[in-house]
Formats: sequence, C-alpha cells, structure tokens
Amino acid sequence: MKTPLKIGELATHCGVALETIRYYEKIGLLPLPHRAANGYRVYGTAHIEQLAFIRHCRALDMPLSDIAALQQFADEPSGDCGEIDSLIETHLARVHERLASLQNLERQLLNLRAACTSGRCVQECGILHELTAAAQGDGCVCHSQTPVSN
Amino acid sequence: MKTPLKIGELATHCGVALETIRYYEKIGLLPLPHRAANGYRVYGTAHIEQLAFIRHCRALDMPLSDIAALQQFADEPSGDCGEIDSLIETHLARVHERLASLQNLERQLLNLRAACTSGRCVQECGILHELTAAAQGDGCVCHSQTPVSN
DNA sequence: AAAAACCCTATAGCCACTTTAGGGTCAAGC
DNA sequence: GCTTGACCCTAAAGTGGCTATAGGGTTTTT
Ligand SMILES: [Zn+2]
Ligand SMILES: [Zn+2]
Ligand SMILES: [Zn+2]
Ligand SMILES: [Zn+2]
Repeated sequence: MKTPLKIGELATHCGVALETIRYYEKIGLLPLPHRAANGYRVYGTAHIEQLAFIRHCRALDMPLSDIAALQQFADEPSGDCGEIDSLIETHLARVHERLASLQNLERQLLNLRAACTSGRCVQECGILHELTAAAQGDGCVCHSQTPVSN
Repeated sequence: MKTPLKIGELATHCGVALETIRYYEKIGLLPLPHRAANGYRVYGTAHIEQLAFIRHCRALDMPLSDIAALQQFADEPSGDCGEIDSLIETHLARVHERLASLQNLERQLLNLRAACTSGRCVQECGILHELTAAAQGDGCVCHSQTPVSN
C-alpha cells in the first residue's frame, strides 16, 4: 500500500466517489489534507484509515453525525464507552424499526400486486381499485402516520 | 364529512402537515385549489380524495413521481394497465432489496452490540475495536459497496 | 504538441419535506 | 373596540448525503 495518495487514488482504494471525499472534508468529517505544490490534496495513512472507518460505518447505515461522534469518542481513549454503546443501541433500534415497517410494506405490496387479476384495462385494474379504495377507507394506518422513508 | 375545507382542516383530516399540502401543490402533484375572497385555499371532495390517495401511496413508500404517474394513468381509464402493474412490480423489487440489506444490517449490528463485553473504557470498547478492525480488514463489503440508505 | 486523464473551486440539484422570516385575517373574550 | 390567539399567506433556506455541472488548471500519455 503506497502512500501518499492523491484524491483519485484514495477514492479508488476506498471505493468512494472522490466528490464524496471532498464533501467529507467540507463538512469537517475528514481533516484537511496536506497540499502538494500544485494544490493537489495529498493523503497519508491516517487519512486512509479514517476514510475506511467512515465508509464501514456508512455501510452500517450510520448517519454522519454518529460517525463524527464515534471519532470524537475514539480521540478520548480514557473516557467512558457507555455513549458509544448507546449510540449503537439507538442505531440498532432505528434499523429494527425500519425493518419492521418494510416487512409490513412488502406484505401490503404483495397483496396489491396480486390484485390485478383480470383486465388489461386501467378502468378494471385491481391495483388501482385497491389503492383508491384503501385510501378512502379508514382501516389503513396511512391516515394517522407519516411515511416510512429512511 | 363537511366540505369545503380550509388547508388546516384538510391537513388534520388527512393526517398531513399543511406545509406538505402546499408543497404538493407547488410541485404540481395536487391541482390548484379555489381561493376564498381573503386568499385562503378552499378544498372540495375531489381534493380530499386525491390527497388521501397520495398519502396512501406514500405510506407504501412510493416516490412522488410514481404517484404522479399513477394519477396520470387513472385519468385515461381506457388505457392499458400494464404500466401500473409494472410500476408496482418495480417498487416491490426496490422494497424487497432494501429489506434484504436491512436484514443483513441488523445482523451485523447485533453482533457489533454484543462486542462490548468487559470495559467501560473507550480504549477497551469492543464495539470500537470491531469497527476499526472491520474497516481495515478486507472481508467487509463496504470496500466495494455504496451505503444502504433509502 | 496534442489529447486524455487527472486535479481544483464554487455552485446547483436530488428527494420529500421542514423550518424560518415576515407578514395578513379572523373569531373570541374583555 | 381592542387585544389575544389561532389560523392563513408567500418566498426562501435548510435537511442528509451525496451527485452533477460549469469552468478552469495540471500532468501524463501518445
Ligand atoms: Zn466494512
Ligand atoms: Zn392492472
Ligand atoms: Zn392508507
Ligand atoms: Zn463499549
């Protein structure tokens, strides 16, 4: 593993778009890199590891604010790790909740798909009928709930 | 069910924030309402039904572009419903995919949570160790993958 | 020497909203 | 009649996590 790296090399190495690296820098998630004489960013081992850490956490779908917090904690090795643990706990709860609502969603969509049985015609499309009927009916959660998203 | 409604009443009735209604209007998802003499928006039955339809579809996590397309199709009742069906099919596939990656995510996070066994100290936190080790190791998908999100 | 590949900055766009700023309108109570 | 509060209006900016575009400079390859 050769160092130092230019931004494109770092991007390739970590499997990240290079705009993403500049974005992380801009929001202060990655520290400012050295600059070569021509103004090009120059990255060393610490940067590489830090970016890998960020990407791993992102692959776990942690928000950037959580990742920033984790990095803060890591910089104070003698502190209490309870906050780290509860950060993960909270994130897990988020994921669990999303998972449950997505499972629910999938069931509904499977039913919906099955509703278009006969016609090819929009007027007779069971899917559209189901959708409009459910929207008007009061059995559905959608009347008191915000969308899933995230 | 009394009509006509002012925007706040419509919002309450449909369980939507009223800014959301104005937003739907602005992007052309909801048609322009009538206006009272004082400039207030005034909604009738058609609007109520249409907003309920949108919210139901949103509760199924459909993107607004899909919902707009559905409304277009509904306006041409003699057309072929194949596009409706495949729109749902595509959406279901999206949901299914997200579901799979969230399930995977939950497993990883459960493991991660279990890693903080002994210390209270950041230096010894198993979670942090796991995270940094995994980020550096090459077994993880994060090196060649984009984050989950949505 | 020219072309391709890489780097730079600054800005706008994506989605589906939410928030903010700065007002106007209307019904109720004193 | 006058204040208080609840409601309504517009326009613009902010959210998250990027991605894309415009308009340039540099370096490497051919
Ligand atoms: Zn990883
Ligand atoms: Zn159909
Ligand atoms: Zn519904
Ligand atoms: Zn711990």
